[in-house]
Amino acid sequence: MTKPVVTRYAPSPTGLQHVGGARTALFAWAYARKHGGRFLLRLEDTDRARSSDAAAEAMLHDLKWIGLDWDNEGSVPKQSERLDLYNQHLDKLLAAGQAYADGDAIRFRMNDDITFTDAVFGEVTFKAEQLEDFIIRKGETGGFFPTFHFAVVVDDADMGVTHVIRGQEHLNNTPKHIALQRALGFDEPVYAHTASIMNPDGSKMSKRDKAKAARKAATEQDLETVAGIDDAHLQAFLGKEHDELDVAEAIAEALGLQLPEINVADFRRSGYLPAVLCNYLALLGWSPGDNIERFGADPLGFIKDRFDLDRVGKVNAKFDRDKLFKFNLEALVEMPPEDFAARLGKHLRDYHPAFGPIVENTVAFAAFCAAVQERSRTLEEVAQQNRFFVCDDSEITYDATNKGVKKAVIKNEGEGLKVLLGFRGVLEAMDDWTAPPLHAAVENYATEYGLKNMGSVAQPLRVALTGAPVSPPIDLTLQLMGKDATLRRIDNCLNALETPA
RNA sequence: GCCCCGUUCGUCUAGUGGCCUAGGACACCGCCCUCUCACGGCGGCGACACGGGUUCAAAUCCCGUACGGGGUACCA
Repeated sequence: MTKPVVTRYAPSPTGLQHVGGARTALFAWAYARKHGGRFLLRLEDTDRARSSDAAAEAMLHDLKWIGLDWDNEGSVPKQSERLDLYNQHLDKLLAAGQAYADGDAIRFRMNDDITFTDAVFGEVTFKAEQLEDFIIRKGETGGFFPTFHFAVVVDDADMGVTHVIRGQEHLNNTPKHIALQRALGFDEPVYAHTASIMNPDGSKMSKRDKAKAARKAATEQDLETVAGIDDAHLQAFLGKEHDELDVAEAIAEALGLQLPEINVADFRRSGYLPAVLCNYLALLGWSPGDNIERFGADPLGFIKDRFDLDRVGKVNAKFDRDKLFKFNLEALVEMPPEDFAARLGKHLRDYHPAFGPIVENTVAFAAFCAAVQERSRTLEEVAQQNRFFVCDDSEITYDATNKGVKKAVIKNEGEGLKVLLGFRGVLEAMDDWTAPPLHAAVENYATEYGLKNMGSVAQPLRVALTGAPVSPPIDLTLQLMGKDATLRRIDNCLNALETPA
């Protein structure tokens, strides 16, 4: 009988949950679930200066959001609270002469060659002469805390972890951990290291990317002050003296810049579905084979059933935003309308209060969802593409030099404007302001006046309502816009563009 | 520098010695559909890093080179 599988995810609560870590967690979760084992969480907060409870809470929230669950919910261990446990084992090593004081720190003796078989990378050997004695307990300035290397080994053993799935940056640390396990008489878990997630330019995707992007933009645009940020603090940021996130965000806000998405929370804000994010992340480094890429309506369930370590890749993968977009769009399109409405409603309530009048009106929101479900890649795009429904008339501008506007209303001696003027009368006389009669009205008008097709009426209307030639189907757009606003914007459009030269 | 790891279309990948004139997906291009934008359908472009071996046979095994990633912290 083989030992039941126990995996864990052990983040350092020093910031928001990065997608790379989320993928590692997903793999560890999937492996445990696939094998009927347990998946545990642990907080590695031995770096006291950078860790915080708020960060820990946010990380757990993000892991839940993508759909993971863990078996030590409510009792997730924190390394900072387990000092006695570490000290016990430390004393054993000291007593056995396998560790020794170096100043006020303590080092562990590395004497032997270490060979182990990684479940992803295969057999790896490190020569003893390459391995130096390393610190397992920090000195006074480190608060006499165990280092990561020591705490991780003690904790994994204490928690009964059988499979350690983690990022490949730890591959070189593994001999240290195995040597410690041998010295302490612990079972050696199976190790599986996963390749990293990279930016499209090949650099490693990291939390510093936000600071870099903000600094670059600020420098290019000679930004000298930012609201809410102390000037000296800003200069220090621009001089690469620190990478503080609130400065980067303030700069982005001031410049209307979109910072790169790297944290789970960023993807939530951008309106991706958590299940799609999991599907995409899993594919970056793992493949179920059989030419399957989309994991269906329940990606977590699929991954849980099919995941295994022997299909995890060794190669760093570049994050392809276009593919994620496509997956998300497909998932959005495939959603049952009521699920889509629920998701979209939450996103709009959370981030776009201007949509309140539509979201809170059941009839209008149903029409809105029907109009937009198939045309946006993310929930955030829905908001951006349909702002014209909820913005003030004054925000709609009519630019006669815009290519699309020209084509719809200016060309052929302002034919589109004439249609607008004529069709305005039809609209004004309408009582039943719903999509079916509006559709019929547009179609009839086009036929009656021998116009090319519905578009000859719809396009000028789009320009009038949105300032551009793009919108959902014209009947739904008109219905959602409402009669008063429609007539008002037609008038505004005619006034703005009809003026003779 | 030293050590560890890796290298299939632009990108993510399938491929575990013959099924490979290398399959899929995203992106891109063309056509169709169409009231715009999307969706959808059909088609196209496009890769085994390089050089040596081993073998009847290599994308698959071995060696070297190049390139990339990671480590070399009282960070994790």
